[in-house]
Amino acid sequence: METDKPAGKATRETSPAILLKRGGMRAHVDQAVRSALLTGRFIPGKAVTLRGLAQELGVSPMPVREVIQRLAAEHALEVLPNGRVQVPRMTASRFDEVLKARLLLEPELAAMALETGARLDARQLEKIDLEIDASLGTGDAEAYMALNHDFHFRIYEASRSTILLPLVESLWLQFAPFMRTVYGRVGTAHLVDWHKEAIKAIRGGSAAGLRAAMASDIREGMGLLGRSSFAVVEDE
Amino acid sequence: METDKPAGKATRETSPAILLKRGGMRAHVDQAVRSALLTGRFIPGKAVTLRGLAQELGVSPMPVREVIQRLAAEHALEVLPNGRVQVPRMTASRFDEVLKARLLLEPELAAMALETGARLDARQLEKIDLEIDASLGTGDAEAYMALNHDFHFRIYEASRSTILLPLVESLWLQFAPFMRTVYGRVGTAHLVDWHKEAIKAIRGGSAAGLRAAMASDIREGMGLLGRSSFAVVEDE
DNA sequence: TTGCGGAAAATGTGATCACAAATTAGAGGC
DNA sequence: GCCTCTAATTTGTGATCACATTTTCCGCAA
Repeated sequence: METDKPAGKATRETSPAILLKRGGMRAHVDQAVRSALLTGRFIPGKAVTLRGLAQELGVSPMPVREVIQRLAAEHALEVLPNGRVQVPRMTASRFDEVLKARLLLEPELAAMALETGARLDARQLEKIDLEIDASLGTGDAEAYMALNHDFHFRIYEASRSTILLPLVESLWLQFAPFMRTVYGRVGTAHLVDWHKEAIKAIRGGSAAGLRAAMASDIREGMGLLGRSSFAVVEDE
Repeated sequence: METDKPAGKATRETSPAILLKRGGMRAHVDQAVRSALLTGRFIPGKAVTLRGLAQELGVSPMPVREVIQRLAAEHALEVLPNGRVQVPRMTASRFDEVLKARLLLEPELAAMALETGARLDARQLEKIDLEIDASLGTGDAEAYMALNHDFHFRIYEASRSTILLPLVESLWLQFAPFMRTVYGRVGTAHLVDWHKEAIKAIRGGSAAGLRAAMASDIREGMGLLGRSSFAVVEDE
């Protein structure tokens, strides 16, 4: 016998605990699902049900519906013809295209950050990179996913971009769940730590160097982890 | 006294006319709003209200809510901190970034279409291009917007892309409303018709030529039309 | 004429409901 | 045991409701 919280009769119960600002529930759900996707807590093929997610997050199905539409528009979730929603599975052609798109956009975004952004804190990036090494040591996949995302987007967000950045965010939402499934299946030790090369380029103010480092990081990271097998079912 | 159609009491009225397949209403609304944005029927700064759109399209606010979230995720619509929704206004930096992103993605997408797509009908593209010339002659801006979109995406869709194509679609949704507002303010006659160059490259199977033609078309089209003025208010 | 209040209307948000379609479970027959 | 048909459950969809917030509108005073 838990709290038995039916969460509202028909009349609004006027802030059961807190809901603070406008669209608060939606923002909460959005952040929760995005985080889950980016850290690999949602596996490709996983069915996402409206009421399931709603109950899990303690909200009504309404904000969940809007968030699902939002993420489906970014192709982070897939709406099947039956209306069922699931995390998209990876395919070889999709993977190749994601790699191509990342190589086109992310080095450019990093270069923009270096040119326009004065708030690129190399010391902080170094700290994050150390934590990444630690997470690789302990084998904490979820922490690695989160930290790697953090490292890249600390740089990208410094670009103050409003067009390219959202495109790249969409890409990460699409490949992150798959990357998580192949983590551990292959060696995670890179030949060269391109993150450290990137930091060096940032310190030196070399846009070309940063471009190259990011491109190599993307190519090598996806080259090593990807391509192992795409028929990763992992149902439920 | 009109028809007095409250659109349902509390019980479902079981298909007042047609709703056919699953998510039919949502698909209808989505297509309607997308089309309106791409052809410039929605002006930057225009307020988009939930109940307004719903009544305009003859549906309940529900599918409209989902579509708005969907388009907001693609940055085709903008949700203000008050919750109000409007078509985003263009700014100089946004414009520059859109141009950069288009130049990065669209020539690549066109090249992919040429390499992988066997269904690139040059004759059909030529027909569309003729209609474009006609629309420029009569000054039908809405027709021009629709036809130009059609020309580009006939090519892009032949790539069978599932990653790059949605990114480009998002870009078009973002700049199309603005482009419409500056139509007619400047001369629409290009120095060179890059569409015809593109068709020639397609016929010759020249990926490099197609890349160059698309890049020139983008650069020149946005160079001419854009940059005129960004403080285009056009309220209501 | 120009501000300034305050009432009235409009708007987004979260919740619940009703229903159809689809999935799942189960019973019965081969 | 395996397949099949049916019943029960689950799920997405469209609609409506209640409410807080915001905006709009109108009258009144300076």
